[in-house]
Amino acid sequence: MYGYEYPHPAVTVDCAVFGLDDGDLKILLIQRDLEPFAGSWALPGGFVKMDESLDEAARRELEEETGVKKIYVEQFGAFGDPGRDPRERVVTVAYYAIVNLFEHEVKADTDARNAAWFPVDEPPRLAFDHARILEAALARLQDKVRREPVGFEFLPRKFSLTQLQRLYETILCAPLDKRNFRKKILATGVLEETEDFEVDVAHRAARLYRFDQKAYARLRKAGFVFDI
Amino acid sequence: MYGYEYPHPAVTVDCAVFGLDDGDLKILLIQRDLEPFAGSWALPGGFVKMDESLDEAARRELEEETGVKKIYVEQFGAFGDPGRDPRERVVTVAYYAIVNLFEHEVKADTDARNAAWFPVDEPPRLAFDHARILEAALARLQDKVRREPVGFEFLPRKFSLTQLQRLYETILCAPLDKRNFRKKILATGVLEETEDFEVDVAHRAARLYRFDQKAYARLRKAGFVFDI
DNA sequence: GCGTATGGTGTAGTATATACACTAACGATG
DNA sequence: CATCGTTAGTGTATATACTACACCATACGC
Repeated sequence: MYGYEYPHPAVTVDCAVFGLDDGDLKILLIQRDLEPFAGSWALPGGFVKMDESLDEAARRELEEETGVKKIYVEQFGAFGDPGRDPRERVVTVAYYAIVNLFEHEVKADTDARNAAWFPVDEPPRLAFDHARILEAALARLQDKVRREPVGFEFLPRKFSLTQLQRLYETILCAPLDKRNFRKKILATGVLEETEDFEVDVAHRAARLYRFDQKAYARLRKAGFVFDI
Repeated sequence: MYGYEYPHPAVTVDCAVFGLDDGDLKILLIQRDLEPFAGSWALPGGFVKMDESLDEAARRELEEETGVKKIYVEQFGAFGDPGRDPRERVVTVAYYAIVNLFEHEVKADTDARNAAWFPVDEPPRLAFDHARILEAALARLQDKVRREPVGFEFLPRKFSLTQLQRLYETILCAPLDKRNFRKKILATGVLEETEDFEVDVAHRAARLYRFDQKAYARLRKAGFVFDI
């Protein structure tokens, strides 16, 4: 037992992990194994330990519950309305992450019966206030993807411009003009042309590009702002 | 005494309240009356009560400690590194607010010896990790002020275009062209011309404008994005 | 070799952003 | 009451960025 002079809320972290499956934006959910909401789907997350930072807690819970590890997570808000958890007052710090869905095999683990990807636009009914958190995460993702070159996280290291365009179209829910998109994205200078091409396609193979992290770091220092 | 099976961090809220004093952007600080950091300056804030939301806690603490009330606050992040408070593990949810400095008389109250405005670019040494929180708040304010018409909160209800321009120049730390600024801000359609002019000035009196909230609501519904 | 499917390219027109300088109006001063 | 100092208020030309749009190239399967 741990005692305090004043009541303390519990503090948790929750992660909205987005992945791209062809033309569908998906969200990684776990099926809860414990009460409350046992059997319901929820964002992966859990209690923050006393000796770890919030970011560390987010990464740990994500790995424990879904097997997804070594990814970048970004905090986007805290949710703490009284009553959002039936057990006790819980304040949750919410994170989002972007992964290449095919590079992360998900597996249920601690506290979870199951882990799976769902389309963001038709998720199952979610536990707690996770529907609201997911909504906020999605809004934040759309903002982020336009202003910083993070979309590449969804794709394999080498990708075609068409893949990249589909990605933006999917996340922003808007069609983009092929020629204008290519002009714009190449003009930013953050893409490096490789000598590789698509293979095993029943049409002309597309050239593959990769994100040039060093070039982006240089540009950013010079005051450049990514904006698609 | 309140007991829990697992240890719980304390949860606090902290507020970075910005005000504009002529050409200086200022931050509202309190001088702590209690340990730890008694005598140090800090962002106003305090513990979240069990029956109030995070937003409510922020507004309550602000009023209790500084007398500033009825203002809009916006959450911008949670800070919870172990060790940021010497007493116990404390996770703080941070808010920022924008006020017209002349309309809010500040007075020290509960837990504070004193409350005062400081220039954001040369604040005193701050308690806890509040310097880092202030830095994050400032970055957020700069982002916000460009993308949403919140700058008006700094000014009296009726203001001149020059006042508004100075405001943007101060917050963005960049000079703006007078004619282009006026064209751009008027073109947004969120300003309403009044029949009033400056008084008691030793030069031609400037026309006063006011923020047209209804017009902005209409425009936003139509997909308009404010962008200065 | 022909059909099918995607890759890859350029230009003209329009809208937006920038740079820039003078007259108007008011109070203060002598 | 003439002059000075100070800020208000205005327009245009140029450069830059955005938009819309159509055709040939190349790979594979049959």
